[in-house]
Amino acid sequence: MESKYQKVKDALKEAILSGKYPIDQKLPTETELMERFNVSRYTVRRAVGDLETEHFIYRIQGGGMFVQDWHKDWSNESDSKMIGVVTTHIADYIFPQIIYGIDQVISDNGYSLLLGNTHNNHEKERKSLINMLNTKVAGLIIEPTQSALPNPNMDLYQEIMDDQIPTLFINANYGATYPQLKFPFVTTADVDAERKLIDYLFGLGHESIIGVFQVDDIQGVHRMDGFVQAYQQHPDISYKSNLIMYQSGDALDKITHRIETYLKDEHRPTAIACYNDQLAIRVLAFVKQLGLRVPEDISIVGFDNYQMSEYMSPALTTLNHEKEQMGQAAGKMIVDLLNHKPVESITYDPQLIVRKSATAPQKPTA
Amino acid sequence: MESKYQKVKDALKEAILSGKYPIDQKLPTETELMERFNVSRYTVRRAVGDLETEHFIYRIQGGGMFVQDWHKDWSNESDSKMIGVVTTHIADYIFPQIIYGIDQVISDNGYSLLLGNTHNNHEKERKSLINMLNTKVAGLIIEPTQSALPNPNMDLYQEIMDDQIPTLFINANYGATYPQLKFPFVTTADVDAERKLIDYLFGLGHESIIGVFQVDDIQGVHRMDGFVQAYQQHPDISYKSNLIMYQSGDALDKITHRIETYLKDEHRPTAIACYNDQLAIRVLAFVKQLGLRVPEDISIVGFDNYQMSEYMSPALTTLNHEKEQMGQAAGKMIVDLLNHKPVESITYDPQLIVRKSATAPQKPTA
DNA sequence: AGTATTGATTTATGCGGACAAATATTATAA
DNA sequence: TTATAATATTTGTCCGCATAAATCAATACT
Repeated sequence: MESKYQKVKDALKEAILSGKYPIDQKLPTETELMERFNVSRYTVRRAVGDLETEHFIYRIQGGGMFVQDWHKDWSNESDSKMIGVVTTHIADYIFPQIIYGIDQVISDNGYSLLLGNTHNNHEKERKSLINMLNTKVAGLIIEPTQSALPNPNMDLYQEIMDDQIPTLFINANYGATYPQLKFPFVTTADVDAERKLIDYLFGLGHESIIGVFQVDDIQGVHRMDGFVQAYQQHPDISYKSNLIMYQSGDALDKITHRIETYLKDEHRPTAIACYNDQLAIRVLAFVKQLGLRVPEDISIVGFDNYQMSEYMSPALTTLNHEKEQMGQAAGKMIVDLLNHKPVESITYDPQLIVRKSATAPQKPTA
Repeated sequence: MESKYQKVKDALKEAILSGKYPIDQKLPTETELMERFNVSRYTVRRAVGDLETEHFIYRIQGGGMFVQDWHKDWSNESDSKMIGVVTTHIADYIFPQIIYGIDQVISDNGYSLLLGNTHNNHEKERKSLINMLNTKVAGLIIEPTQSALPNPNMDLYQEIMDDQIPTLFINANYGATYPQLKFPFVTTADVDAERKLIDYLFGLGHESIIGVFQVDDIQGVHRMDGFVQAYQQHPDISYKSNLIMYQSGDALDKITHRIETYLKDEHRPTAIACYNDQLAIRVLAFVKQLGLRVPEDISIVGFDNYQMSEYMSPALTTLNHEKEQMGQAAGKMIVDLLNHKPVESITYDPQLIVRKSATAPQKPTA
């Protein structure tokens, strides 16, 4: 005698396989199935529970039961409990904290973290992505490499899309650049924040500011855009702006040399706005070495609120970047994606953190 | 809130994985489990049902429940190209750079990096290790958690040993504490280095020094030993030493409060030797806040040469820690182990890095 | 000594009910 | 018309209970 739950299970499986319920189609509710098969709720749940572990259906609490894409060969890869994280720099700067945030959430959900490092280099990014695809990760979190430049690995991204691997981007919305990639993202409102920061400097009385931005990252471009926008709203002083653009491969002394040139000018700039705190800390050390006092002689501001920034002398005025929180959000998002829950992209608004590295300029720059 | 059946399931899985129930061993009956976990029959059955589908146990009607040979699963053919790295903190301090160094080497050899974070917590270490074993890593690099305390996860280490998974330790030689674990290691000569550092302070004229060390890590204990040894070689002034011990969970203000007490003394200490640069940076900020000048009023030294230490004011005098190089060495070592090449443990000798945070004391401390 | 029977134990299947948590829908207010 | 709040729906977790089927161990019988 075949058991009741077996009968229910077989009937449902048959209906799915025959195409009566197409993929992503909503199945009857548990109550309906109870009546249709004249069994208890336990029996229904036992049947659909089995079907779920066999990947024929997926269930959403409060939502319903749906047909899974059983065409795919889940059998050999579905037990992958790894989330691939591809970043430009795993060791430097803010990314360890983002990774930490991701790890917190996904490890609670039984996943672990497979790391890939691109050194902001497209070739290594390619290697990493191929590796991730080969190890059949359950999901991917990617910080795109040199996101302001055309990406030669688009074929791989397309493949990720085709394979329907749950994926999201950090620090960049690739969907804006490549419309075919409709991945959700977690990012910061870089343009607005930088504009707010420069406005703050204007408010202190600064008029001539050096902006130093890394322009092969989309983040850097955005921050530069914010810098430019702030000046555009003050056409009377916009001629006093100074812009230094660099790329990730450039040596630091190239940048400092250009800064030095600006500072030698008679009407020298009174403030420097840096791409991020990492750069700001180095620029700070450089201008102190030139004999300038910060902030009396020159103000310096950064971006990201790096953990060590408050311990600098003077403590850095900067914009907050919710690194850990951002990582947690990304972790939660990828887990939701894996559970077929709807997700929404998040944009964080950096807040101004006023410390000691920026004050009103001592002498009018007239 | 984790569900009850999850708790039961995890507890049983843990017991099986840890070897408490050997293969083909009979598990407690459902009734026993109901009493032991104080849950209903449904909950027990839900838990063991899951474990059965995950092939951890098999059940015989009327007979009982038994442990499945989960061992076989991974030992047969593991062409896994993943190296598991278990660290105490992935985001903080020096570890990102060590991870970076490891990644450099192993990614060149076609391996990728599976990360585990223990938060210096034995329970999380256990979770991480089990996870690593389940995902069939090809090799393991472990920084032991609270390495100065007895480790309750010794059964898992034993299992790693039994399964002959290529493994090495970072920052600790567990073989010294647990003779049965003959894993190679990469570490630093903490005792000698700290003694050298304190001797350097003696040479500057300091006699009364505060040593602040984290004592649940073996590294911290070693550094404290070096501090003590330095004083032992100068019996005439050894009564002027001041020792503060703390554990990883302690709040910073507890430590700073004790430092403040010492500094209020009439013959107050003229130098502070900190467990690491991370602590030194915070202590530096604290004593400056007290109105003391560094190094004029008090000298401060750290350990590890954290990347930001040179940008402090004053720049930190410290001991070098070849983080990236150490990571590379660990990476090379694990690759060698995987290729059945002989390896030798490495001990790095930290070099003194003299910067600005330590000078001769202003007034004789007589 | 070997075998059949019996009863206790243990897992398998099944029912009904209760409440929680997430989602969907509808009604309401701005 | 658009948000917001309240309500209903739907799946998730948990309990107690009952019966069936398989196994095990002790006993009685040949």
